[in-house]
Amino acid sequence: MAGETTRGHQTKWQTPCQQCPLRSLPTFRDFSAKELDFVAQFKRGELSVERGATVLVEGMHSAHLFTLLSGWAFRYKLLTDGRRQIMNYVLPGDLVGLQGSLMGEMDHSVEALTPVTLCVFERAQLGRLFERHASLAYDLTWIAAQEESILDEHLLSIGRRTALERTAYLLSFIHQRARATGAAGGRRVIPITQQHIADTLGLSLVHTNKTLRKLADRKLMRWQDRGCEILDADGLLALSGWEGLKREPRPFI
Amino acid sequence: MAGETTRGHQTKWQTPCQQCPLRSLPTFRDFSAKELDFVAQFKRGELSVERGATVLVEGMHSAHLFTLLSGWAFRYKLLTDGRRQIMNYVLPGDLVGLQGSLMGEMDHSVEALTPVTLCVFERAQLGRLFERHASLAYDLTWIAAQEESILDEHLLSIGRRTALERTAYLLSFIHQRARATGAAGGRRVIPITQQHIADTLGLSLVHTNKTLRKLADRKLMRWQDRGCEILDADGLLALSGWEGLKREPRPFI
DNA sequence: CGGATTATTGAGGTGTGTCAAGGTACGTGG
DNA sequence: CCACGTACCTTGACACACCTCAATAATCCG
Repeated sequence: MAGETTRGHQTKWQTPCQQCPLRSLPTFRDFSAKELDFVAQFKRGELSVERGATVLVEGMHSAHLFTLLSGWAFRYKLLTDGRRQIMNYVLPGDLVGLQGSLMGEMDHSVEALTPVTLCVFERAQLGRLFERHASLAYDLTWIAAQEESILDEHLLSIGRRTALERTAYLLSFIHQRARATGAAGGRRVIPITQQHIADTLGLSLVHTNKTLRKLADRKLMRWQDRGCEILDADGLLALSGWEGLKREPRPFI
Repeated sequence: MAGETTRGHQTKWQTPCQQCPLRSLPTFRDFSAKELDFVAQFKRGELSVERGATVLVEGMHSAHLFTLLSGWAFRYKLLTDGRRQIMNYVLPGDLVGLQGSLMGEMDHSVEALTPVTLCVFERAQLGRLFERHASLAYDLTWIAAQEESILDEHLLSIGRRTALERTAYLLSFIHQRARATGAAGGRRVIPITQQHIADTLGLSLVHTNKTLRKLADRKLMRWQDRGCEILDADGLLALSGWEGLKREPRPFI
């Protein structure tokens, strides 16, 4: 299993949970010793995939769930004719595949935006988690409710905000999330293409480009180095009419 | 407490969980005796509100969560200038207020579409649920993940489906949900206005009206008696390009 | 019966989509 | 190190899906 290469994925042991680099971030809450022990044995290994690789496919029946350890990814759905909707972005500390683990079948796909490392957990042990670790079970529910809350806000954006507001919202949102987890491994730039933004906001690529230009003209952001750099986070937030993310530490697994 | 009237709300005892009318529906899974006992004492009472009443308000800090026992409601968010986005509809058996219970503050509001009765649960007892009833905790997480899955599909609709597809999708979705829970207390008609549809789909009222006319011209539905009657569920489903709801029994609390 | 809400319809405007062409940057292989 | 291919970004012209405004009709409700 260690170091094995399977269909382009590389699996190998690396980070023991006790030294998980995410735990020390102020965004995440602490584990008790008991919780940490359980999570450590819950973790089955790590999975590394390259940029552009698909981690989970809609319709798939996966025996695992994951926490993203490093890199960026995104969740999306497709219509039969190829139209794509990106639902959300996956950053370090985010859980991947919970919906599929609970309901049997994935209802969306996940693709890596950068090289990505994921902690692999075994779905079959979820039952034990609920039986013996109520606090972690609570956290799982919290995480699911939090994702629901984010999707509510996205829905509000796509449904009722203008293209300019929407774009400002999305950039604010991603920027706040990235800042909390240490900004994508050092780069100051959000590693997405304009097509990703378009597919997140329900806009065409061309119109997205022209909308981004307006934001750039206002010195709120600029496009650079295959990604987006935020120049004026407050200005974007004000333009979007969004309240911003809560600052409290959040659970993760 | 019993029979008391508070700010237009009426609270009174009625249905003991042991005789809950929802449990016998094939959509819902069974409780074990132990689960049923817990839920029965978890339930604090019932809340009845009239059509148009607001059950929960965005920003509110509620000490309760609810399961909708009868009637219809909807979840929505507002922008400061009044633009409204409806996120989802709440039907019998649906949990209301979980997000607020977990995260402290409601991030959306809930309003009754018809006269509504809700079972009232005490937020403070959620901890005991997680500690002592792993199966119910699992169900809560399942419910949250299910809602997430629904929001994903809505996002896909608003973001990438045309007005006609979107409308067909929404009507199919509501129709399938209504059918599973016994069609809104007997009425064959979905008790919403065209403004609700518009605010769910991110369309204007006028365009919604014209889109509904196209569906009516194709004999897929008709507007009647302050609501929408589905004439050809399969036709709507095909037009929407949606896969439909899972048929398996689902948990509720 | 009158007021309020909801549905309907037409006219005209615009935000956003589509099509098309070209530019720029990057990665790869020679 | 250059040359080429590919992915991505940019811009303009034009079309249309959808929006706003406005007025009227239907329906419900007290």
